[in-house]
Amino acid sequence: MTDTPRRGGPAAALRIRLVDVAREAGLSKTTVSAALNGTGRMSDAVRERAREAARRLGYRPNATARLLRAGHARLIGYVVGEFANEPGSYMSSPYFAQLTSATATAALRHGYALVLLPARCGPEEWADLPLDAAIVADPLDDDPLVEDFVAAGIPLFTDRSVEGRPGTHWVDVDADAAVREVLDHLREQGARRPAVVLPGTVTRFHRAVTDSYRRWCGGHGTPPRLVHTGGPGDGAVVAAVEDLLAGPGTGPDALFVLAEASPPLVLDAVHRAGLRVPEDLLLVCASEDASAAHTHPPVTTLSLRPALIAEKGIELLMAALESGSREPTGAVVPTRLELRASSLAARGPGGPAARGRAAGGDRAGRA
Amino acid sequence: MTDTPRRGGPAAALRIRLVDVAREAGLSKTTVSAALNGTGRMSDAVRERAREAARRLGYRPNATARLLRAGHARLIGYVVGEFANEPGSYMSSPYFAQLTSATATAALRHGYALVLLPARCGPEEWADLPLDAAIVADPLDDDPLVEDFVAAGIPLFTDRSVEGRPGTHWVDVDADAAVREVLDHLREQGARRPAVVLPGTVTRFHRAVTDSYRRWCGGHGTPPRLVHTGGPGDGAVVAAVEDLLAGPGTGPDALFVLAEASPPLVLDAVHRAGLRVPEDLLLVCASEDASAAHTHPPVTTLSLRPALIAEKGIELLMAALESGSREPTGAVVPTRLELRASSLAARGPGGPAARGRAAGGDRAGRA
DNA sequence: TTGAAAGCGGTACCAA
DNA sequence: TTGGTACCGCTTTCAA
Repeated sequence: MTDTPRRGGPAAALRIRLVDVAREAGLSKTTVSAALNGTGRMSDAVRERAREAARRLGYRPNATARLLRAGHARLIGYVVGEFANEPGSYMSSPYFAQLTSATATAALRHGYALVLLPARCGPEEWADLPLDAAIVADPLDDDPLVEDFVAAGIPLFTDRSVEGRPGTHWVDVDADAAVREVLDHLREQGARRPAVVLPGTVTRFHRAVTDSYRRWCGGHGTPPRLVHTGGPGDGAVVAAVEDLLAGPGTGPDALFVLAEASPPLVLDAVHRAGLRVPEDLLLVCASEDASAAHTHPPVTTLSLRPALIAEKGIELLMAALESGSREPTGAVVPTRLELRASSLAARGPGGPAARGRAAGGDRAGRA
Repeated sequence: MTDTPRRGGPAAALRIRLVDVAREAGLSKTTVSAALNGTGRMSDAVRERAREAARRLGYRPNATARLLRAGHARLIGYVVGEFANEPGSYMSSPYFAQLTSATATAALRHGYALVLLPARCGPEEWADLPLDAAIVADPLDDDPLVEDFVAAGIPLFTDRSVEGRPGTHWVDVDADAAVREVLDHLREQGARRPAVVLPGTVTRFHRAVTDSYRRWCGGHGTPPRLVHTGGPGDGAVVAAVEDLLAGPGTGPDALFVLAEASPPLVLDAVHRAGLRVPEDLLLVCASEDASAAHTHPPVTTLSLRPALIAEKGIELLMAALESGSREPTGAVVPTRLELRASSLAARGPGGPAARGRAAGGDRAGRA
């Protein structure tokens, strides 16, 4: 399978090695290596002679050889757990795009590079890669991906809390606090019948959110109004919102869309349902999409802070890598509610109380 | 700097090596290696003994050592050229998200993994990485990134046509054909005063588009109406669109937004300008954003085919890598116009001619 | 059928 | 100050 590496490979110009430079400069490997790396003590003349020879020959050190010597590759595998079947890409969602980007940046700052692995890949895919650690973005419950890395003894970081297996590290958002913050905010703005739109997938996060929502409703004597999307993607979320608002009877007076969807699209759906935002319906979307700030009205978003998660996660991973400890660690980070007009009660001449929440009743006859 | 690699690193459990397995099994390194790799000829009993010992000890081969032996790492560096200053991430745009994802997938299919490099990084960042090739996404003109890789003798692929330096490979979209297709389509649908919104950045692609647009306008006796955005991001594009439509005099009757922006946001901006789509203004957006299909009306998009570019590019790169040839190669791929209602003339009772293009005149008094 | 030994390309120790 | 040499961990050739 792997043919013998006849120096330089097929038809490739023979690559210059350290010995070649040494021979050219009339020095030894050792001296040239030290000269090029700036280590060791030697006369400037010799150092310059070595450098000159290297430059003349176009020498570039073999990274693999250095890595073998160094004992680590400073490479971190990066896999996405969810969205295995999505054709487009696992990066099409702003959350993943930012998580990926921020993770890469944070890792690089510590001297580690990220290797992109295919979604939901097995050990065969990365067995040949010199990975010092791995990151599983958005793992499913009991994800085999996690098992594989744990079994291989590769330190692991995920953006979802996992049980404390040796060598695992996690950072998660405080889902409970987030849900309460959003619902409290909506209530404070006058909403009494908040509804929630959740994705159909089963992840720890979504379960936590559901529990938290029900608990909050129980505590406030509000009947929970929960909708799950039929699948991933903007279309499914918009359809769920349309269904929710088209239903007969008293509609919700606030909407908390936790399934990631394009905020302008959600807003449009609400508008098409004949509701004004925020007058008839307060709107909050969990989204990292910057377009939320540019709609009319701008949409309040709950940020899950992918950049913060990445930052903190790499920190934990680096600490483990440097100490060599396999002690599991974890951390919870706060979400951030970016308040915009879509969830702020319109304050008309008559004060806050004047906002037309009766609209919900009118809508019954619409369908 | 790099401390001596005391076997296993600080406090880490000593990693099992091939010799350890050999000793445990009472065999030689050679035999165990062959047994584990399924190569060589030996009795089943011996093979099983070796495997059993490896399993018992939890042996995992050192990837770096194999790589050194094999002479290649099957690693490809991936850098983004444009958007150096964007804080969020270079993947926030659907084009990049898809290009990145598709590139990773295509490379993986050929046994190569992508290493994410920081945007606009220099050779220091990747000198220690055993890269077999590199990919520069959306390079600027005469991008130093490209120079660095060429100078280092690393085969390179970019999604923009570059001059034929040795070891460089490119795939680009047929910008001229794309512009003509869009403008011809708009004209066919009745538009006579199409305007174009372009990003402010200077790339070969945007220059090609500009030239093509002017040429088309010349050929059709239409005065070019070209606007550049003030910067990247949805906000700048929306502002440019607003400016364009708010201008005095006869407004455009069709808009071709080539700067990547959220289609729902662009559509909203048009609506806010008091124009109906497609009755008053035909709209086409160059975008990979799936949300375009879910607006009302759905927005016609021009896809730059990031997935196709990635596919074709990896193909060229693989051919070069396998043949060892440093002969530059390149290819042009077509764009795809996804026709939706936003650019299809509304056919009222009076037929195509009845569409209200007089609206342009009304708007003058609006500001 | 099995194993000793020679590399792959650098780096680091220690002796000269 | 400089250079010989062992070694990182694995694969492969070749001899026993």
